[in-house]
Amino acid sequence: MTLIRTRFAPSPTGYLHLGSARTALFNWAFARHQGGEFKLRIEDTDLDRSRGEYEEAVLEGMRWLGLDWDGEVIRQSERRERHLAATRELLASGHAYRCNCSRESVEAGKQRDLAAGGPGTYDGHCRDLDLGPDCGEHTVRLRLPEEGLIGWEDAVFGPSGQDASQMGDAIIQRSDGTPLYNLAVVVDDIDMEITHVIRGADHQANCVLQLALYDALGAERPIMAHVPLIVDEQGKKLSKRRNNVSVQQFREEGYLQEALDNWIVRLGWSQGDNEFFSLNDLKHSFSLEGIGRSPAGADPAKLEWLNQHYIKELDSDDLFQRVYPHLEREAGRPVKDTPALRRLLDLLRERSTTLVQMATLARWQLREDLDYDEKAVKKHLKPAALPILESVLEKAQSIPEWKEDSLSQLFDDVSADHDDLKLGKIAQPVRVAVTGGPNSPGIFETLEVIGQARSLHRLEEAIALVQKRIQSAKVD
RNA sequence: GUCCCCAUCGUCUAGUGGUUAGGACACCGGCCUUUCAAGCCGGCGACACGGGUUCGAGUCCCGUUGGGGAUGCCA
Repeated sequence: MTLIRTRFAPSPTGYLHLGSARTALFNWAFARHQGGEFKLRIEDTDLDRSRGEYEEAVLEGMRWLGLDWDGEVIRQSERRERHLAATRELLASGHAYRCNCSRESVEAGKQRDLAAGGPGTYDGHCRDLDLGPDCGEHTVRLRLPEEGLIGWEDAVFGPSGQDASQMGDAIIQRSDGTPLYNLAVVVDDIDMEITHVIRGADHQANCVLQLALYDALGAERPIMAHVPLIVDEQGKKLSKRRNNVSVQQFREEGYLQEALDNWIVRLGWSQGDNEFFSLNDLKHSFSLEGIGRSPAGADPAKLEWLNQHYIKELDSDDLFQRVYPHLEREAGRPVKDTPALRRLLDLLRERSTTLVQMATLARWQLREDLDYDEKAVKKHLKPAALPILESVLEKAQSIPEWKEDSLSQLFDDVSADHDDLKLGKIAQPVRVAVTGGPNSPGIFETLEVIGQARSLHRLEEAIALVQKRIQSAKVD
């Protein structure tokens, strides 16, 4: 039995984006499940658009997603000689021919055919001219059958193909002597012994040409599996221009690698009613049969849900490590790893949809000065709250222990002193006093996290604030 | 224009001739409750349309409509 071998072949013309990431993930998962190899090849033959920094960005995205590849990264540009040799071979065998038609005449021919209702393909002017190397500036074209179906059994779409009469002889080598994508891909896949080509459905049309190339080169055709595209809200193919979808951007926004992998694998692939898939799960159960045939729209809400799910599952150290950069940014300075902070992060898990949000929610712990929420102050720090805050402050100074139990008792005492005031009437003013806002974890837990000294200080400041508000109200 | 592909709740999907068409996200309501969440319970909500085939079609065939992709000396 031959070893299953897949590859991911991105072109380094931008950051790794969602669609590419999913293709990579499918290839990775399939290879891993089959106990095969997963290769990485950078398609950098378009020298104008390829950039070294993008290549590194793609690699970095892959690593972050947890998609490890086998062997060295192969760079297509370094295989130029092999590609040219293949063209020479095709020329020698008569499967390809030189074409010295000018761009203008080719374009004119195309327009003529289009006007006549045809497919607008190359008219084959040089097909049987048997031009030699001295025919001037020329391209090399692949000689395709004139009729008949060029078909294949797609692992996703089933019987597929196109009639040869709809195709023109395609250029495989530019007039400057450099090889073109379709030729390079096929030659590389043959040399790399790729057994399964899993890629976006936008390659379905290329497939016919590439298959013809395999045949012309006398190579065995791999299994082709085309994956439906990921589309945007308008149902259009995700594009780097229109959509903000780079993997690194999701990372910066505080999404977990686990969540992103889980999200994209379920775009166009499913396994019964299961929703949660770790990389490890995929390694054990991914199969091509689970791939659907219709385009999938990416739903950000589902990503958020998954992200929170995985945030909740992280162990304390892992969570701390991953949220740290965001905490630092929020604090504006290095942050100390303390039991109180760990406790807070734990409380924030079920309140955070992203790591960025978690850091934002931890703001009152990360900074000394509070940002008072204007609406909350207006609603909860009003004159009526003054005696309550004073009462809490007074009792808090002599509390036996700054712990949840004692604090709970303290609130009960305050309530009793104020005509059995409802807990909420005490909790909300205190919450705004110590966090600046109307929302936080349970008030006792919040106070515990903040600590006695800081809590007392913030209570005092809030009391001063209320008094000031009363004063200015009188003046007005 | 030409070729190719797709079509189940708003979204992701299960479904492989016989189901009250299932699940998840979102949404709505309730419970819980010191806020926000989380959690639990419940609700809304789909087979694009028209023909066939069949005792019986979401499932098979044809057409229509709608959407998408490809039509490069880009990858």
